[in-house]
Amino acid sequence: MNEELAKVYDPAQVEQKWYKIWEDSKLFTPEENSDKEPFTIVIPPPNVTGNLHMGHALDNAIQDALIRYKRLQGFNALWLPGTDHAGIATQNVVAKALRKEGKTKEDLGREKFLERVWQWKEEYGSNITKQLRRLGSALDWTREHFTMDEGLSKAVIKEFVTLYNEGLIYRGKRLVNWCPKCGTAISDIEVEHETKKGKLWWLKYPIEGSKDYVTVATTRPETMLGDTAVAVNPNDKRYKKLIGKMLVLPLVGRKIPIIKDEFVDPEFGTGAVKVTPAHDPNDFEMGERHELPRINVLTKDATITFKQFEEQEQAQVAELEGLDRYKAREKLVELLENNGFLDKIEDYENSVGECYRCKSVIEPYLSDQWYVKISDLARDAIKVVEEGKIKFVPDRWTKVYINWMVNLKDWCISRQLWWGHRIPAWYKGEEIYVGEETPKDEGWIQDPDVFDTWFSSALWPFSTLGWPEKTADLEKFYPTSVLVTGYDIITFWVSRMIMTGMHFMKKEPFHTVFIHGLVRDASGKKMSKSFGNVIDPLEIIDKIGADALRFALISLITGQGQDIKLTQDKMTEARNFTNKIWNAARFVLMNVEGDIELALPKDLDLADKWIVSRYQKLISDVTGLMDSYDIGEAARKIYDFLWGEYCDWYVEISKIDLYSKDAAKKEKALKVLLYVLEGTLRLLHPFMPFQTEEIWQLIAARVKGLPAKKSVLLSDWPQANSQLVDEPADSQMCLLKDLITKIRNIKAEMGVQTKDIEVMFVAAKKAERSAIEAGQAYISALTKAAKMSVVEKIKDKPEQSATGVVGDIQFFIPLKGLIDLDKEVERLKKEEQNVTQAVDRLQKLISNKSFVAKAPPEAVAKQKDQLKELEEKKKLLAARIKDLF
RNA sequence: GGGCGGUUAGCUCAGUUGGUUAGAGCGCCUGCUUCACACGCAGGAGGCCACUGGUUCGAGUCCAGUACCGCCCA
Repeated sequence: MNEELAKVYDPAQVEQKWYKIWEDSKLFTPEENSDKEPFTIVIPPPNVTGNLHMGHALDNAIQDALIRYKRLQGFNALWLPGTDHAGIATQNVVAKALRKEGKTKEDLGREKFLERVWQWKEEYGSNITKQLRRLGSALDWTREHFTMDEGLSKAVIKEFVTLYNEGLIYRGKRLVNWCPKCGTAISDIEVEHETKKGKLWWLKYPIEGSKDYVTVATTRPETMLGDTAVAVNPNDKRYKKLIGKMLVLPLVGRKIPIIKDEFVDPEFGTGAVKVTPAHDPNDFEMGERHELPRINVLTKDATITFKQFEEQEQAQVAELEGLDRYKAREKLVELLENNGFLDKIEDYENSVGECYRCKSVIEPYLSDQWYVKISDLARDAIKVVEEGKIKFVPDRWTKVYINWMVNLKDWCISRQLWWGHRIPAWYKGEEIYVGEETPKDEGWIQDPDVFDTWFSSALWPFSTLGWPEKTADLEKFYPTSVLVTGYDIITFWVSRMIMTGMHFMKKEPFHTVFIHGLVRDASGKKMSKSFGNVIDPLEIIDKIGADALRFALISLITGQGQDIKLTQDKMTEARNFTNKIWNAARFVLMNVEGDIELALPKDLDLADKWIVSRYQKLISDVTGLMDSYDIGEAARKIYDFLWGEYCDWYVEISKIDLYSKDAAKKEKALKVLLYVLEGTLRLLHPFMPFQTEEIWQLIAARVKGLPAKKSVLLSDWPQANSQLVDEPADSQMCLLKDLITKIRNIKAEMGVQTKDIEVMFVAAKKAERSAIEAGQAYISALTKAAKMSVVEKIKDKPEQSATGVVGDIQFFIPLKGLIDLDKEVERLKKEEQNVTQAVDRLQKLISNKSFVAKAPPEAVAKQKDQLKELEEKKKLLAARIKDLF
């Protein structure tokens, strides 16, 4: 031992140390003048107010793995970082801070408030980027962007003005999804629909000049104040006679007509529905068709207002003015009941729209908003995916995307917020001016609203590269390569980037969209603060290191992109793996003495050839899996190789040579250990950047032939060498491993504690005998066998012995005085039973004529070989049982 | 109502184009402080692959349907 390395891996120092070195040396900045093919990923920009959660950790672990993989493969890799100004979220955070000081944003005024937001951003905006560094993300911080940066702001203005001039943007008075709590309109997809238990109120509307009435059922009785009609289906016989008659709106006294409209479902309620064009999207459309007035009875805070009422209409309901919508509902129902207008109340389930940010119930609200005309943009965005220029991985998301795009409605992009990009539209009386510059002449007032944050992040893949300027970066790195994100924002973000990318750049923003699942807790629930089931990635990093966290997450990724259930067990497993790797490296490094070169030696023994061959297989497997984005399987493959083959078998076998007196053997074994370890570290680096860097540097410091590089990231991705693939070595080792396992199994089952046993092999085939002979040393080292012999046939079978059969090889372990023969017979019988079952199954299969006729010849041959082998085994077992009786 | 996904060991999940006796980790049982690692080593038990049909020489895998769970859209 020449060096003291800690027995247990401690990620804390290693990780902090390396990230600083990487960042300080601008390791993640792509080469300036390079012929290398670029590979680009833009980060889905986290909210500037945000904190790293497990979703980020997964998303970024994947991106980092891809970037580092491509970088090692020799691409000029760029992973571009940045944050999103997150209009509503950020404004709310700052407003909340103000409230603590007893102030509102209105107290400060727009300008002062925005100053406060910027201040806040300066102070806390780097939280999330610091956290991304803790993960080890190979982000090029010299190219960091923020959606409110000058350049990106110019891009958004350009976007709006261009689309406006092309006639793809318009302003209109419509019902929008209004969040009374956030105080802004939101787009259709920002509304979450939730089925809720509610009530259905049946209200009686008197017919003018009659004692009769029409009963309507509604889930929102308070909106009756704004009713301007009652509608029935034209085919509904019950109401045919009433069409055209007038009703008197209860309490209010307003005269409203009974109209006919196909939209009305005769099955719902009584078949007659109240029509409130100002407060329901369907009623709005009906109002358009029948030219009904729109009477708005709610303010922006969702309190009752009578500003559109005639004076006499208010009399009986005046007490509702200024009440919150739900208080008003109670009060109004009470009033209706007291005046005999309430028929009944039923339980009812209906779908309620909620704000995706604050979960308040959305109010359809009549207001002036800006819209993007979607149809043309969507058409191109669908085409590029249908043509395969953009591929979703896994493929099933293609359908989801297209289906959504086909049904897309115009996009409301104005938000009644202060924090965001101010809409470059000015008004003078009825005149509207839209332009990149403020109008020169007097009297113009700018639209107070800002853009939907997604309207700016839609440009992210090219605005961050300099658009609308024609920059070198834009030239070099656009289109980007892959976009990595969760399926929850395909609609919010991915689709919009594709639309703007096709429209402004005339080229798809990325060729692949890699969609992963969401991170859930151990019981499959979404992690959320209100549930209290959030696992903080930073706490985990503190405990087990970023490498272990990343490996846990990545090894849980499946080819189908299922949601990930993150359990404590899985993280412990990954932590244990980091320790296993550390100790394997520690073992190898402890044996390094003097000058040793990193090179594969010439004279390899069986086990050497085997592990080298397995390593080649690993390289091609992992490379193939990475290329098909099956990175979870790639990670699992490396785990299995490193633990299950390298550590469990090769390291143990290598000890024979390492601890021998033969200096040449010693050096040979050490070189193979180093060769395979060093290469595997490079394969593992995309998943565990810190630890692989640490160990790789430790190796580089101790051996010759590793080019001195600042980082393992600057080395090369291993190339599989088909010359080193050794099938015979593989199958011989396979046999030896089986024999060793069987011997260990027998020892354990017979409770043999003896250190030194003797094993006598009987193998009829020459190839098998020579394999055993070649592996004698391995067998005796790994089974603690002191004496071994190999013969073709045996004359005197040792009586007091345990027997094993592997394939058609039989072996005896003489255990004079240690063996309970009854127990041994029982053990052999059990095994014979198992073999008999398999033999029966195979005999049936092979005697099946259609199998032999129709199955491919190699499948038939394989089964036949197997049957032969098992029959032989069965024979040997039966004979031995007979012997012992 | 339309669409998508899931159902495999006690638990959490793999299982690529159909082809040995279906795998891993954890947990469980047995043995081991052996000179890389007890965050470890060796061995073991444990499965009608949700159900019902179909295609096929052959189905965990392909097709149809059913049930339950979850998600998205209306």
